[in-house]
Amino acid sequence: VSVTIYDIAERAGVSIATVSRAFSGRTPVADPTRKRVMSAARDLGYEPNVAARNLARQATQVVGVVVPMLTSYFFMEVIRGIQDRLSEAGYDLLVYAARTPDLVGRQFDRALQPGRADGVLLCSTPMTAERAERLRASGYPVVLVDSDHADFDSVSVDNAEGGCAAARHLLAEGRRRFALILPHPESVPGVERRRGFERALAEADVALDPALVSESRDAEQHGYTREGGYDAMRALLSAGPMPDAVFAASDVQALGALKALREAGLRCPEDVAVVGFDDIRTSAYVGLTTLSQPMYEMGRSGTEKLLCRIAEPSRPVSRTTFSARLVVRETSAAHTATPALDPLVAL
Amino acid sequence: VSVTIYDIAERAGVSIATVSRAFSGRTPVADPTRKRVMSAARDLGYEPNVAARNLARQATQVVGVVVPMLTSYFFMEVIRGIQDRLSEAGYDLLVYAARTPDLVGRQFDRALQPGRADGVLLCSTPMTAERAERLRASGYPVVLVDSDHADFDSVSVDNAEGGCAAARHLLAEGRRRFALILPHPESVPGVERRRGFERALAEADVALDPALVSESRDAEQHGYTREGGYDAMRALLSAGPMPDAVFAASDVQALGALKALREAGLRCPEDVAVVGFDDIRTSAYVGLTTLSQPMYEMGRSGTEKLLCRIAEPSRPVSRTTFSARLVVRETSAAHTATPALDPLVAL
DNA sequence: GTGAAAGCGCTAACAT
DNA sequence: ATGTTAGCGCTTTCAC
Repeated sequence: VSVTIYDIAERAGVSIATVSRAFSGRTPVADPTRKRVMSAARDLGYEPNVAARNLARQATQVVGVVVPMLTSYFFMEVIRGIQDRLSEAGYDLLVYAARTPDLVGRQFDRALQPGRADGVLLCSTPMTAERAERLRASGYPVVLVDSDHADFDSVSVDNAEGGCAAARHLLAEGRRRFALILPHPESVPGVERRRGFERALAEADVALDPALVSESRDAEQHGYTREGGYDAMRALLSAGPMPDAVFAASDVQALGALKALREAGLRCPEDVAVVGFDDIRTSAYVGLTTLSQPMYEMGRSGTEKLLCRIAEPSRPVSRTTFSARLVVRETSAAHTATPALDPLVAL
Repeated sequence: VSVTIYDIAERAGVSIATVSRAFSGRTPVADPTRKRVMSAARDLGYEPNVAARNLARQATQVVGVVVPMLTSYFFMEVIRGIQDRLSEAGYDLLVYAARTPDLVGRQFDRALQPGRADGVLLCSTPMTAERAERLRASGYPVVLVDSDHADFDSVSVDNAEGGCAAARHLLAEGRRRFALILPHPESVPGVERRRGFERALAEADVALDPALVSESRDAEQHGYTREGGYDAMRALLSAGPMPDAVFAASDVQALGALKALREAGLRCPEDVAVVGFDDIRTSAYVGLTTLSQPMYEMGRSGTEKLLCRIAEPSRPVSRTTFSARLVVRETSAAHTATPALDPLVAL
């Protein structure tokens, strides 16, 4: 059906090797020859066959990314960073999104099949010992994004430090009775954010009431949902003592909490301050104080690392940690000079 | 380096053909034989090479999707629908996102290279005559998502009808002085939404003041940005006569407009009603009236169509049009029974 | 049900 | 600079 190098070799009066060279540009070809080849190709509508090239080269110029889900600003930004860097490098992107957590493993396996991609980016995927072992054994180029392991390249954020920063900020604002809205305990970043937060409290000798800690029981999205935050806040409000500050492990949860507070007739930040984590688009819009993660940059630099490892498989493992940056907005800054504005509206 | 069917054929004492059959499962293999093969494969850690399989089968079980950008709730949802359907069918997804509009063509070409994918989904990509011609000639399986062309399978939304619905709703609410916040004129859906809106006004004999029509001049995201909506609203407020309703061609623009209204001390919906288009997540959160598009479903059914066409290239072209569904929320429902709640907060 | 053998379309020594 | 040739690893007739 399709036209091959044989056809165009014949038409241009050269060998197939020359055609191949003319197209891959890896070996010099005399200019007049190249022109003949190219014009023959144009005449016949020839396009190199990628599958054949992949097999012969033993490389695909494709990398895979596996993410636990797609419906999340975080992953979209990470993927955007990845895609941008890849297209600069002439690579293509295979996206493996798991609909359910138990599917992550399957997607993972698929991405790693030989001949599929030259390397893989693993996003927010906790490394089991077994997976780590298999990966190490295969020698397959892999980099971890938003998770961390001694044996693999990675880029991640210092979640504990971020949690610390949230706590210190709230303490500095004079808050003392803290509520925590956490994701599913299976979420490693969630656990670390909590740990950091609690550490800072301990250092300040401020107690945290266990009745004011709410963990998501919902595995869906690991509990990172607006509804989850909303429900958690309502439960906290009705059950426990009254907090004067809420730290949510993610912005979406914080947004849900914000709504619950509003509905309960509480003012933010006057009655209750709220701090989230991520710095999604909407956070700037509603004026949510948060810890900003460099999502795009994480995708980009993770990709950079992967490209390096593909080029040089034996290079030493490199792990990069970004700091989350505290962005103070209206939901926590009691003394800010925007009294007239509805916090949900101020930029 | 890697283990091939030859290795496992030798170990299992069969021919390579049998190994191939055992793995592809397309031809029956005696049960004991299959067991021997599989255990040999396990021992040696064999995994079929995808590149070789692709070349031999002349098919990849991969489809590509080209989108103009990634940072958009719309595309994320569409892609999620695509990915879900594909993974059910055992296909993988190659994502081609263009950073800039002029790159769409390049991504498009790449996705279409022979041996790369078995078919392609084109999202929100206006069909030029030249592209259409090339595509038709190549016979490559393609389906259009969020755009439409007589010669190709497609799924799209009736944007004009949606615009109509917006206008009729606003008219029914007693509004008469309309402002329009539009994207870049290059956006085909934007043009159609406007057309529908104007048609409904004309049918109701209501005039539209040209001074109250704001088109984005920003090519970035085709003008579908919060900032764009914000700036447009401010400009409208300061320059033209005072409107009593705003129709924005997208929810993100509507959100920006909402903020500008707030800052200007105007109440919504009392002073100015606002209607958007898309029904992104935040719209439910802030109570924005909008036209809901079945984004996930569009991705899914577009993929369904593509899978069908791959299976049967000569089937008749099929075009599906979804209707946008009007979702009335607080920003337009003057007489709604939620007076106590801040519209930005009520669900 | 299984084996032999001829590709799939391109690349990369190696030779000239 | 160009041609020859042997793969790359798997699939798929066609016999048996």
